[in-house]
Order: sequence, then C-alpha cells, then structure tokens
Amino acid sequence: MSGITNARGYAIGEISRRTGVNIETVRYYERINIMPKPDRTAGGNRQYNYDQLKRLSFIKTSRELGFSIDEIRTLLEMVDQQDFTCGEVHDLTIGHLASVREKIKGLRKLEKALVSMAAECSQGEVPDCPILTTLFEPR
Amino acid sequence: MSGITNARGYAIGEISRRTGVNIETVRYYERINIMPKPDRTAGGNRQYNYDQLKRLSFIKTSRELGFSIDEIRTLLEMVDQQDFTCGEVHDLTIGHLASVREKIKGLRKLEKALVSMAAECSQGEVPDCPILTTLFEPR
DNA sequence: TCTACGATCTGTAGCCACTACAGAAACAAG
DNA sequence: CTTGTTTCTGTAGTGGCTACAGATCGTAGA
Repeated sequence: MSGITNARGYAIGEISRRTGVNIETVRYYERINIMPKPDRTAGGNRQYNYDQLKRLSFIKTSRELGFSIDEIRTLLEMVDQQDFTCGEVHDLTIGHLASVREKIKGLRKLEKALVSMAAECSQGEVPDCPILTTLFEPR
Repeated sequence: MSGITNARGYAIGEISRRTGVNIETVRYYERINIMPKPDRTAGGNRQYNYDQLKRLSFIKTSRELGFSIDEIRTLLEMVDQQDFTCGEVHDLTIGHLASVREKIKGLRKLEKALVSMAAECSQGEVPDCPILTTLFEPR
C-alpha cells in the first residue's frame, strides 16, 4: 500500500525507541489495558501499527505532563468512544493544572522552611546542630 | 520519679495522636528499623518513652520537609552514633533543598505547558479538541 | 468480678507506576 | 547455519505507606 508507513509494523523495541517509553512499560500498559493487545508475528512477537504508536505517544506526553494513569484512562475512553466535547477535556486539564499548582505551593513552603533552617546553621565542626534541634522538637 | 512525664509511658495510639503519625505507620517504622523496638506491657502492647516520642516527631517533621526515609535514616544514624558535625547535617539539608528546587522547576514547566494547552481550547461542545490533538502528536 | 467495648496485636496483601530480573524462544545479519 | 540481539512470559521488587482480618489486651462501669 504505502512506501512510507511500515507495512510490517513496529516491533516493541521500535515503538519504545520512537516514543521513549521503556519496553517493560509498554507491556505494562498493555497489561493494565490502556494499550490494546497488538498483532503478533508468526513467532509471537508484538507488532504495532501507527495508531498504536500515536496512542503510546499520547500516553507518554500525558505522563510527562503529570497526568495520572487514571486520568489518561479517562481521556482515552473519551477518545475511544468518540464521546467527548472539548469542554470536558478542558475541564480535566484545568483540574490537573490546579493539582500541579497545589504541589508547587507545597514545595515552595517546604523550600522556605529548609532555607530558614539551613540559615540557622553555623556549618561548623561542632556536634550541636540547630537543624537537628529543630527537627527534634516534639509538637 | 516524675509527675510530669508519664511513668507508664505512651501507648501506640497516644504517640500516634501526639505526633500525627498513623498507628500502622509507627509499626512500619519499627519494622524498617528507624524506630526502636519499644518495651511491652505484660500483655504485649507497645509502651513508648519520651525519647521515642521525640524520635518519632523528628521523623514526622523530616518527612513533612520531604526528606526520604533513607535521608532520615542517615540523619538518625549520625545522631545515634553521636558522630556528626553541624556541617554534615547542613550539607544533607542543602542537598535536599536542591532536589526540592529541581522539583519546583519541573512543575513550573509543566504548569506552563498545561496553561498554554488549555488556552488553545475553545471549551465548546465540538468533539474536536486541540488539547487532544496536541497530546496525540507523535514525536 | 463480670461484661462490654475500644485499643492493640500479628501477618499479609494492596496501592501507584513502574522496573528488574530469569530462562526460554524468536528474529536478523553474515 | 551460526551468532548475537531482541523479545517472550511470569514473577518479584521498589518507596512509603495503608488496609484489612481475626485474635487478644486493657479498662471503665454495673
């Protein structure tokens, strides 16, 4: 049919290399049903097609954006069932954005606490450390 | 001896309540050897003393500051062996601070990407979403 | 002293999202 | 046909807890 798409499909190592998803992880995604069971060669090796490559790409990008597997599952179900509106997808994204911002807020607080703790410290050779003293305070 | 410290010590529920560490987690900390095996009542229930309460407090506070169990183990070993200087503790803290800042940096990038993706989106009823389009881009 | 009920006990399994093997079989190049 | 790489399945481990089940302990009131 085509000289461009690979008629024989992609071996697992190839989609792994192309998407940057670990081979073991690709199989894991199949096991938890966010990747479909691909075709097999006569010998039993997995053979992926271009749609499946795109799907794995989608999962990878989404993971990098911090979406949980469950959030991704939801997105993929909407896609699979052709049953979504742009608004729904937007909402899911905004919800996730909020949780990212929460995490940033938490880490900033943490950063401040660490900085002020470290500032107390003389860094000397003395075995008498204000950091440890602070940490040992019972509440 | 004293009317202030509890002569009979603290039951696990009591140090749990006082430190905010879940009971199951206290036992877990004992299992992984960052909390010592406490005394037992005649019937076999755990009885903690004030030092152990302080130690658990230390662990709790450190966890809240994002130190890993392994980092905490290192700190506690230094304390237990009376074998540390303020400088070492400072270094460990600064190292941890650096990793917190890395995480913040990562999340900020993530935040930006999500914001710009969401901005593309009309949020309409249309089943044709630029967010999904972006996510489906193969690399 | 008995009873009732809450607290605690041990041991095991589950969570998330992978990652790391072991040992066997398939595939591709020369 | 040989050699070396890739892939196969299945299982177990990671971190840091959390959640049971079913039994025992502890204690306050009658």
